[in-house]
Amino acid sequence: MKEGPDISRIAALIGDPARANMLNALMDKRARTAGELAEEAGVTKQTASSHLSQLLGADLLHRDVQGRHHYYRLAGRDVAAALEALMTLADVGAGRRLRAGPKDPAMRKARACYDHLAGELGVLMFDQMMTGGWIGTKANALSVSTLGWQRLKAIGIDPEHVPRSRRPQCRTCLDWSMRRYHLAGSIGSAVLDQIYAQGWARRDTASRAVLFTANGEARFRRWLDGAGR
Amino acid sequence: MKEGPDISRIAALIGDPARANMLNALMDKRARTAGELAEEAGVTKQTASSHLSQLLGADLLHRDVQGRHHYYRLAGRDVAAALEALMTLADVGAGRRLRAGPKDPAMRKARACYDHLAGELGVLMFDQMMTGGWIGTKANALSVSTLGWQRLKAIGIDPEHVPRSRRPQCRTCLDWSMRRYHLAGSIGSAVLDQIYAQGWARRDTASRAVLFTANGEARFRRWLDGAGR
DNA sequence: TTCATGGTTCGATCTTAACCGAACCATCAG
DNA sequence: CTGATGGTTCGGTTAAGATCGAACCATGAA
Repeated sequence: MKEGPDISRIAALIGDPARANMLNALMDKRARTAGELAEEAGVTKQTASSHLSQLLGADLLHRDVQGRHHYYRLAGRDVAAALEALMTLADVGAGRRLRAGPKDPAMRKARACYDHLAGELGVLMFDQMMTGGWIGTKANALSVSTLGWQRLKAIGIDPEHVPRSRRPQCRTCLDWSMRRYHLAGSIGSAVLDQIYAQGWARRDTASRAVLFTANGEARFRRWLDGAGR
Repeated sequence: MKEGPDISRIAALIGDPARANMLNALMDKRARTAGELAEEAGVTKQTASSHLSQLLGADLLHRDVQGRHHYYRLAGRDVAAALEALMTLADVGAGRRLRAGPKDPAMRKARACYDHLAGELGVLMFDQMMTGGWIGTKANALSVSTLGWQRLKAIGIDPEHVPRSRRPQCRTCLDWSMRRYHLAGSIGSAVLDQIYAQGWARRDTASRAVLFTANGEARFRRWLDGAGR
């Protein structure tokens, strides 16, 4: 009845199952057409169109029009962060009720959290980087150490390639399935890019799951252990 | 249409204006009776009761029954974090629409973000601590430096008094009004406690605003500058 | 015990908004 | 041009849930 931004407006938007499914599908940062999202949500084109225009109006989505295709994607990291925070809550609640649904083990093992790696392997990576001293505070921000850059260069991540925006290089992000932190920020994003580029894993076409190959996972773990080249 | 926790359930809960107002009112970590929350939300007792039982059932709230009073409070930090993330989104959207409502300047200057300080002064504090080297990474976690402890002791925060739980000592939290980071974690919580204890500020009885006295703010800023005791 | 107060439960009303059929608009291929 | 495809707009229907009056239950005071 007083101050603060109007939470309920956007929460209500996310609160509809159809829209929530659409947003969830977009959590991998890729863009989808209206038709794809309609199928994702299990509704007709008309209904989907209505939902999408609402999400667009609330700045939760961006739209790119290419020819007769309309591509929708999340408006930004903030949106992904809010969705992830909600998932954390939903997962706890569901834990008691639906017996910790092992619905999609692949998702819990590794998935894209917008632009960086989450799940068991995401948390593992963050822990290793911390204990291994890849990350430290230089001056006034959590950033990559000399050792860290050395290790990152081994998979092709260069200081020059990391965009010099106001975005922090390293950030932590709370993982809904693990309830522990994993690495976000521009470095987190670059690492996920390289995981794909190195062929260690590929995107699932349908979900946010990051599908590591057996060999890829082994090489990823070796990289984290600092062994080998 | 696939995996992941059911976001929409809890988002829908937060999506009702009455419930959102209740949750917002509880963001200062204090508990309120059902009646107080009913007034806060602008609904009758009956309606409030219905809302509260829903929030309770979804584990967003805890209830303490004392005599004939039922005290409700946020279930935990995760809930506060999710609400804060939603506020960030809502504030951006509202920025264009409602011309950055200076509704409550006191809230933007300083407020309690669950258990720690947010707003302009919260962000200022975090920046000062970072640039001043109060905070650094020791071993595997962002923590307080020797200098930092020295400064914290000056206002009565001792390593022994900070609970040794699994909760990180230092965490960052995205500020919805500033869109920058401020200090959370057990240290952030302890500092806010001391801000009250030192008499630098007092809680607003009605909102989350942290009301600094003129003198209190001056002393707080001096403390951050590291000047004098 | 009786009364007052704080909360919850029940039932009925009423508003909101999700949904789809149908029509319409734009792009692209022939 | 015609036909096909991808999206949006419009209208009417329908289902969900927020709301409150009234009754009910529990605690505490007299």
